Amino acid sequence: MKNSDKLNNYISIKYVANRTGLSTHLIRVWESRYQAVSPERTGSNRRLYSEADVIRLQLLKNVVDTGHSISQVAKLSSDALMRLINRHFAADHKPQSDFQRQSDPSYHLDLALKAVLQLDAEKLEYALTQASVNLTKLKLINEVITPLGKKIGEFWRQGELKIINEHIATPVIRSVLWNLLRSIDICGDAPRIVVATPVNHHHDLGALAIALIARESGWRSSFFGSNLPANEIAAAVKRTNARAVALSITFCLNHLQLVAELQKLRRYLHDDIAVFIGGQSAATIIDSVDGNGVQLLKDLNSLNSALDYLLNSRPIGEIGQ
Amino acid sequence: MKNSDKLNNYISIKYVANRTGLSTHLIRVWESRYQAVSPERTGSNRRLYSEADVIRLQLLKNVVDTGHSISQVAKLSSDALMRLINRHFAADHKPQSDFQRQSDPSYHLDLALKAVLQLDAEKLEYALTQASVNLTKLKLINEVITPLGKKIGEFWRQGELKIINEHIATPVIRSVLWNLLRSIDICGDAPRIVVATPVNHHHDLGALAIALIARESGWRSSFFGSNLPANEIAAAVKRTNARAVALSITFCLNHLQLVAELQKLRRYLHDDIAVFIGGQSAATIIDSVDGNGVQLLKDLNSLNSALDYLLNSRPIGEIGQ
DNA sequence: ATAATTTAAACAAAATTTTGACAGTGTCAA
DNA sequence: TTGACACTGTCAAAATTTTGTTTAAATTAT
Repeated sequence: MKNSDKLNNYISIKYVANRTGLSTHLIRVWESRYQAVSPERTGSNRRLYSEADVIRLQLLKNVVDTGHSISQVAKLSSDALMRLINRHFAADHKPQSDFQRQSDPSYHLDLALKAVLQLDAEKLEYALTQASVNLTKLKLINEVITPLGKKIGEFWRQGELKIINEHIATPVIRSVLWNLLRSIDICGDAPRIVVATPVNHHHDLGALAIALIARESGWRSSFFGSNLPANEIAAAVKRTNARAVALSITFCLNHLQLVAELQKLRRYLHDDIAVFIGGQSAATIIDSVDGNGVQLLKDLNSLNSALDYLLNSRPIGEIGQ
Repeated sequence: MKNSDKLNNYISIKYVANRTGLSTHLIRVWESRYQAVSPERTGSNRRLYSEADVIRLQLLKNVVDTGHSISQVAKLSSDALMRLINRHFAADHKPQSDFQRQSDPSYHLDLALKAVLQLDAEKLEYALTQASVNLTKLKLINEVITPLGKKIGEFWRQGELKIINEHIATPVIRSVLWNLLRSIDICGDAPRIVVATPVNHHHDLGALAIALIARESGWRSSFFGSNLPANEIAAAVKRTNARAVALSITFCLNHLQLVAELQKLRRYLHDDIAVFIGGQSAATIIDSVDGNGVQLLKDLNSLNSALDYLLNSRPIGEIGQ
């Protein structure tokens, strides 16, 4: 190990400056004046740093930024530097504020529908934003956004609307939902849920709604958009250390493929990771995957309780891992 | 697959240069000076590169781009190079208020890439929002968002990234662009442009960028999302009384269908309505529709001037004044 | 014949080194 | 309060090395 350590010194001063945010001048001065680091040299006298040097300089910069003088801390061990930083940074909490006012969802729906008929994205955004301020998120989704989609579909079938009406609405709804999602603060140790739509399913609004509600009930939801193959979903779960997966299925052209995909996903995942499916067409395929440990979300309310149940049914010891 | 006979070890230096973005000269110099790669030779002494060589050179380019010096890293194993890249992007920057860096697009790109590698949507949003505050919209798109997409593609081809990395990025980028779009005020009599992607083209980020730039140069852009048939586009133009259409074409599976679609669109529309196409693959089909009154947008800058020209070339009476 | 590739050398730009100086701090004693 | 002095980050100059590009001439491919 000692020999290979020596081989690890191949980092130029430029890169160190890049990584640490210190100037090359300052790095040299810290070395010559305070022996902050002791890089090797090439045959032509260029400095060669190790990754450990980079980390040490980052630590030193952070310590100096908190007010210590370089001459006092330059020779401290890396452990001591870390203790100094930890002592300095006290966790501060953000106050949460939640205004909820009652109003009539159908009023907002009416405004939104009018805007869609007029192809007026700005007006639609205004209507939905107003709705999101005055309604709970569940009511916004269940009594404004979902009915809006249904109405658009109805009118389209009746020949009164064109596809463009739906197309003007989709990005606006997506934006409103996304901004709501962003606005919810979650604590650092919240359990994570991966949200997406399966491969060949391109409508992501339902998934976005699920992500929103999940985050509102205290989960850290990672939204991966639409059209994600089972192996990628599994990879996402592993990479993010998620405890659950929720997939939105708005309509399904190929039942067999979808069922196979869900079974594949189930196989890839560890048993104690929950898999939920929701959306309009989820009920039509649940029977084929029921036994495989895939749970149906009848509606968004049930997502809430399902997630709560998932948390509380765990033995306490398992939560850390 | 014409080149399938060249699959094993038969890639010319020119092709390698194309793939890696390095010049042929530099590739040779990296070989002769630092033994970065050791390609086979033909009987007549031409270099023959393998796919592994290409990937290695791409890795080296990426490592050098992060600030390492070629002489020090050229002889590292591919695994070590990958570790270097991972280490670079996994390294956590402490929040630093460095005003010089904030006007540098590559700084923001770096932060954004790190976030994508870590699957951290919040961090990515933070990075892009910071970038959008500190850069012009053109710079944001041309020097942060577009390169970000390219880098993700590169890393994906090298096996360093999965599809989920792209999927975590897309909604965030979409949200940032959309919020920028919303934030631009336009006067009431601004001319209108319809922006979308043609049928079977599902990537809407390019279109969103076009809508953003168009609105910034004083047009009221109506964004209709992706996958819109020609007749619907024409309907949108008529309903919104638009003066121009811009379509984004990021990559094209079926050239014939797309060309037919564009010709159809041109037929549906009145002659004095301009039709623009932009995006990576727009150039590959422009020759087929050039004569039909479809204009190529070489880049987003040219959108600006094309729109200006469109306004000023009109008879004075027709302009909002 | 024209275009590409190869080698080798030369060139120009960028990076790194050392040395030394400078300006803005803060500290301390007179 | 003042002046001396150490501490700290920055800058400049000049020598050297590294690095990417260019040039030139010969060879090979198309």
